[in-house]
Amino acid sequence: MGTQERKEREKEHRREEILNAAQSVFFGKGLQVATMDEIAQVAELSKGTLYLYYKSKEDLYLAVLIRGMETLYGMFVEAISTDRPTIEQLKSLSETYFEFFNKERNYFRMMNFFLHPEFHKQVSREMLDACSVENQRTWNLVIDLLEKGVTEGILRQDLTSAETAAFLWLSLTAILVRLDTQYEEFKNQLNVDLRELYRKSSSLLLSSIMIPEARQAMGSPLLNT
Amino acid sequence: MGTQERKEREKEHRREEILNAAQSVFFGKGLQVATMDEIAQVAELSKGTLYLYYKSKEDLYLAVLIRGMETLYGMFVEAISTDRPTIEQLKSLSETYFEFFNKERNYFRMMNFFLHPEFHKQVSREMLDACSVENQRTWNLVIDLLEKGVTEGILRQDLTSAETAAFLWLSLTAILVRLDTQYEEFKNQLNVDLRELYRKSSSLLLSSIMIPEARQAMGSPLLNT
DNA sequence: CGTATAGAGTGACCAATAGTCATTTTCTAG
DNA sequence: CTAGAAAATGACTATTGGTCACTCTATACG
Repeated sequence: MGTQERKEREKEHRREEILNAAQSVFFGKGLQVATMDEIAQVAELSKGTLYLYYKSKEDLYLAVLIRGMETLYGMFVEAISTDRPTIEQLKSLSETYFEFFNKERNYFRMMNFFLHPEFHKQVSREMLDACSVENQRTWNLVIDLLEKGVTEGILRQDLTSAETAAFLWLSLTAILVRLDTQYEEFKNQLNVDLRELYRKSSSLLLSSIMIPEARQAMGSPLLNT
Repeated sequence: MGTQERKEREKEHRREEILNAAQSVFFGKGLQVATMDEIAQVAELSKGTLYLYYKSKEDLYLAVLIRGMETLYGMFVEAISTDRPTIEQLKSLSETYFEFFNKERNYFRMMNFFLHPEFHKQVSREMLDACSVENQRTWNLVIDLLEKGVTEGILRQDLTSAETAAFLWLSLTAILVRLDTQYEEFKNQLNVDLRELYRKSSSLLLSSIMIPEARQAMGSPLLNT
């Protein structure tokens, strides 16, 4: 009889429901302010039950975070699943990241919040590994695309593809983080519009890794010698 | 009689002592794990007394952080107080930031940790303002230097000086943050040495904002067309 | 159908800790 | 020396992550 399988499915379903509840609470309040009692209340379960499915509050947080990483990965795959030129695909990735930032702000925040190792203490090995795998997948997408550009001879090789990917990704992420948290401060105190800066920096970064011919061909308004 | 003044001094001294105690505890454990009881114990005072001098744990944290910002500002002033060319001064700033990262790692961490707005809730207006002033001072140092470069005609003007400062600062900080927390991951999973990446990215960034002539004059190994 | 058993679910409870405040101690002016 | 102000105290409260002994439910089996 399929009792075993049905129970398995029900258990998985319960796990999902808890995750949904956790997500709504974490989105609203962040890791710090959210309480397990509230998540339990939203999930219509007792607090003890949450701990039957997830080892800690941080584990739950990471489980939600992995959803976010899957979302971003999906958007990236979508963005480059065209046969446009590599440079256009790179631009598209940058734009897609900005779109992710806007549409999935909560996921974006979680991703950057959990970089702080102070919060890794209560996280299970398995969850961290799952996170790492998901992370790797997205990095590879970017690195492979850059590698393609190198092979096609349109990208410089001052840095390795992995280095370039890291540099691009970290720089753009840093701008978005401040855009999220300090837009007003940058605007008022430094007269810098971080939205503009993201756009300009993208162009600048992409131009700076292209060979001069390709750069001229696309007529970037920045860095055109 | 100078009783009043002496009391004033003693009070200030007490404030300093509490700050020293807080610093040693925060350095060792971070904001989350540190407890006010422990800080009180190190300061050889009761917990209640701490609250006579600082409004909250977060306020104390920010007070320590301001010390860190003063340290960085001092190092920056030192770094550019030469009559070497502007480009050399900019390189020196980048190197000094790396040095700050290495020598004052705890301050560096605090600076980046406290960007998360989740932790601003318990902070007093005064402390945030003091922080903002200190921050502004350092930004201006960088912006003014870039402005000098523009005036001298050795820097491009694709971005305003403030935009360039933001872009440089955010990019380099982002690399250092990962160097601090994910050096091994980047090394093993992406084969990227973040120490190297900082160095290379500095060159790349500086080269990319210079006019071609100046770039050739300094013979950067990167981006030399 | 009735019952024994596994395992899912519960919530009172514990420990830790930020912050408070009534009380005690210390200092100083007169 | 003393009265009153200022400083310091630490027991107390409220909050919350996590635990565990117990209850409830549903399935397998006689």
